[in-house]
Amino acid sequence: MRRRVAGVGAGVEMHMARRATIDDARLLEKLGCVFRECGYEGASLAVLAKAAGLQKASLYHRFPGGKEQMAREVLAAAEALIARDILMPLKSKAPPAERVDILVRQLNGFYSAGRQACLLNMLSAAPTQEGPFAKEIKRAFAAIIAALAVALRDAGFDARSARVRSERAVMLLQGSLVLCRGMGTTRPFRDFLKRLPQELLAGRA
Amino acid sequence: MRRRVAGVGAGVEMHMARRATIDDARLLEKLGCVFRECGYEGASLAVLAKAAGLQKASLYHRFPGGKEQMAREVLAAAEALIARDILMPLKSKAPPAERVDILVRQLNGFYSAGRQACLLNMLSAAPTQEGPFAKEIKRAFAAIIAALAVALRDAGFDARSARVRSERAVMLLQGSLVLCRGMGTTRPFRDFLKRLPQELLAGRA
DNA sequence: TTGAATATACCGAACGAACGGTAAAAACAA
DNA sequence: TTGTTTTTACCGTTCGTTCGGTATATTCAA
Repeated sequence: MRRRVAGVGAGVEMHMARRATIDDARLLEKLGCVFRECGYEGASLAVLAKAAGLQKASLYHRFPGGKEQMAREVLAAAEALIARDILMPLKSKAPPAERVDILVRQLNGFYSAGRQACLLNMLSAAPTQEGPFAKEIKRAFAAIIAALAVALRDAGFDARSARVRSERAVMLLQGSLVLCRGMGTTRPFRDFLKRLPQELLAGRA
Repeated sequence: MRRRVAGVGAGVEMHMARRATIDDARLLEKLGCVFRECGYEGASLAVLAKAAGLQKASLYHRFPGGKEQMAREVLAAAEALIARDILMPLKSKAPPAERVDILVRQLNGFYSAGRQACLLNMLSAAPTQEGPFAKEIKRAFAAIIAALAVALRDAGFDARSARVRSERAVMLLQGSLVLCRGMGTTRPFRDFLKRLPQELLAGRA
């Protein structure tokens, strides 16, 4: 009777024998790929099940909350991954240039060099009416922008321009991924990554 | 038995009495709003019909090709609108700064000050596997980037940096709209528009 | 160390609802 | 009339979801 908690926690599963049939993290990753490719509506249970290598009913054993819980847990896992691999390095004590280099490398892996879309984009609804994941998405964007702004402040920018630069970098990231999907190339994303360091750090005090 | 042509043409409907029951352009606009809000999969015939103020079967009378034709014609209409209201002014003889001002104004209207998402983003599929509208979307992006680059060349930039700046502006536009949807605000888009002129023209030769 | 009892992981088959789509007739215009 | 537009009613399919059940572990009493 674990797995009942859909929340972000994911930690409190102690003193429970792991039963390795299909690893949870791997499962979430496979589902995540589908959501990133097709979006929420486009990700049917059929393709989700096929991607997971399970039957639909089996997915419901792991996610009693159904499709929405799947997306929610995928989103939470992505949030955790971002926090660990992107936000933490950004807030480290290393010199800003080095932090940005790490950021570039991590982003490249996270988005498979531009081949994979951003979950936050694919799961977000219209700005007028908020969807089921509005809160999480908003929080994730805010966290990324804030962490990037911290690194930029450490690089010598004042709070205001650090914030502006940070937000612009996230916009460029998202925009490059949109362009990749639209143009059928990964070039925009790769170009973005190449220019990101000077985009962030050029012209600092 | 008009409307058979699903293509981009939309022009060859001469010598046919227009029969104003519900205006075609207005209809396409309403459908377009749905596609921009929900994406292709999310836009069910039920909500499309409701938005159009028609029954499903009535929609099929106008779009024998079904949902795909609806999206295709909406996309073609958007392409035409972009060509007229955005590309043409960008290629005009007016001074670059003025062209950019017009661009800002048109973009603001086109995206309802950030309240409406971009059709090109909402209709594009994964970069790995191309969807039904891949060609049109790619063409639209390329046209916008090219037209913007023309204006930037006229502003004194060399071909290479004009191209880079143009592409970056489109990325910022798309990214700002993604951020608007994700954060539930129109502020990123409005900020983008405010900064767009100097983003485009600052530092020119 | 057994053997029953209990959990866990998975699956085949089916559910009602909603999907995209169609046929035929009513309503309306010319 | 004739032809177009809209509607009501329906089709087959797929949707997300649930049920009943099987196989494999794990637990625990004897």
